[in-house]
Amino acid sequence: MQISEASRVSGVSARALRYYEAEGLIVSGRCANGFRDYCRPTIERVLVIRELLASGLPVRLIRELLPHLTDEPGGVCPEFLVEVQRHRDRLAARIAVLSDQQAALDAFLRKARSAGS
DNA sequence: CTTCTTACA
DNA sequence: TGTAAGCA
Repeated sequence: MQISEASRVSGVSARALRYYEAEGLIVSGRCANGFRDYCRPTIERVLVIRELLASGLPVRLIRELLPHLTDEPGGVCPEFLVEVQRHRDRLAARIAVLSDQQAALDAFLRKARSAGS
């Protein structure tokens, strides 16, 4: 199928499809006229990429993760799970900082409001 | 008309 | 990521 159909079926813009390919996340075939040709497995791969992207994983990590996600029979090798885990931990650390800042702002607002009124 | 690439915002 | 230009 060509890019327009692949876009409809996957719900991903043609722009994004070309972008994923440029980033090495997917590979598409080429017709005689130079148009990209997408197959079912590629569409499914795109959906997986969307999930990974939505979870906040960087493209670089997804690129290294994908081949191990499709080829490995019994799951993903722990090597990559460790990287994903680290990314999750950094995320948790950022959330902790933001939570503290939120609490600090709440305290500031309470104080400022009570003092003003 | 559809896609392709490249480039700009 | 969207959009536009200039080709094929």
